[in-house]
Amino acid sequence: MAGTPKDSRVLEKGVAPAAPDRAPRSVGFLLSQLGFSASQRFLEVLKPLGLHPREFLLLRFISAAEGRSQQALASLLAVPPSRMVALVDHLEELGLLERRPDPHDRRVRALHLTERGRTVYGRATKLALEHEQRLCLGLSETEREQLIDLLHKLQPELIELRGVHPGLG
Amino acid sequence: MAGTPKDSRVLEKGVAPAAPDRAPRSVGFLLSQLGFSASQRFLEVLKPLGLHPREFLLLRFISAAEGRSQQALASLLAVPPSRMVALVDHLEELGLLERRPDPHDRRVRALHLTERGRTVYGRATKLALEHEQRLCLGLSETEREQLIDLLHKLQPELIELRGVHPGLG
DNA sequence: TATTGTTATACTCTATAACTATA
DNA sequence: TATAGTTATAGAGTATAACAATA
Repeated sequence: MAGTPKDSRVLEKGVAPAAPDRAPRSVGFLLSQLGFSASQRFLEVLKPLGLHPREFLLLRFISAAEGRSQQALASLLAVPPSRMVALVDHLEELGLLERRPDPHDRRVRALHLTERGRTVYGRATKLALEHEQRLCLGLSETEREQLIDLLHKLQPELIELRGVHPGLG
Repeated sequence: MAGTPKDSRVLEKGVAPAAPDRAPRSVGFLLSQLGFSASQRFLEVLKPLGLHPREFLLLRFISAAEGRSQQALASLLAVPPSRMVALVDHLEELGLLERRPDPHDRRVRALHLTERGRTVYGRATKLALEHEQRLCLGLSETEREQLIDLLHKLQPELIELRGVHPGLG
């Protein structure tokens, strides 16, 4: 992949330019920087609800299909089962979900949203939308669509929901 | 900012859609996800050199203007002075930079690259370029420029070099 | 009295592996 | 013997604050 005409153009542009105190014109750098800022902000956005972004994501998954086991969700989110415990503990303390026994296998805990869980999840979704709008204030709607399309063209395996990063999910 | 025509369009599109196991069409989500993946990969890319991304960034700053004090660079990178110590320690152990006494103020240590430091920084820059090219394999050069322009249109204060995030710098 | 660099400490987050109860 | 969930523990990474030398 190195040495193609396209590569040499990138090399000419320079990812680490002579002016070092400014952000380089590098997709990798901008993504890292913007991605971190965006998740930090989203963290603050959810704080009033007492939720962490990764808990919001978990609510989203449960809401999509209630009754799945902790392990099923853990593997879906690519977190170790031991970590899932604290996650579910917290959401249960908040009264947003409940562990129900599985009649067929007494080892598993099926996760279900409570009524309050559905309400809070709805609120969080609204906050996420507002967050998105603030983030994209400098873009027209066309540009926003364009940006999303371009981001999707980057290696798709990077975007997969599994292995969601610590700051977000 | 909520309630404008643009906002309602975003709301219609839906950031948290009914299909929950797929990545939503949300700039915030994609940035978080891609940013995290990109920095994780960059971490691996630099490993053969024994460098952490944030050390690479530090080298970049020193290379831009040698002789600055640790505190000056610490405030530039928005890391606490205490953290800068370990950073500089490691780079000094690797023989990439040296602390020189400041003749005018015996408290300060002026940071300079060694010859080896310049060499390794050059290698790291090359690796960073290859990383960028791999990342953008799915984009034409025009699309890559377009993407960078769009990213720059997002709130610029998010991109500033200060407060570089843990995974990157 | 303030500042540079340093050290000590404590806190958060995380994964690994041991453990239990079921299967 | 294997699996779901849990607990214990240890490691990495971080910030805060105390400290010594110098200004």
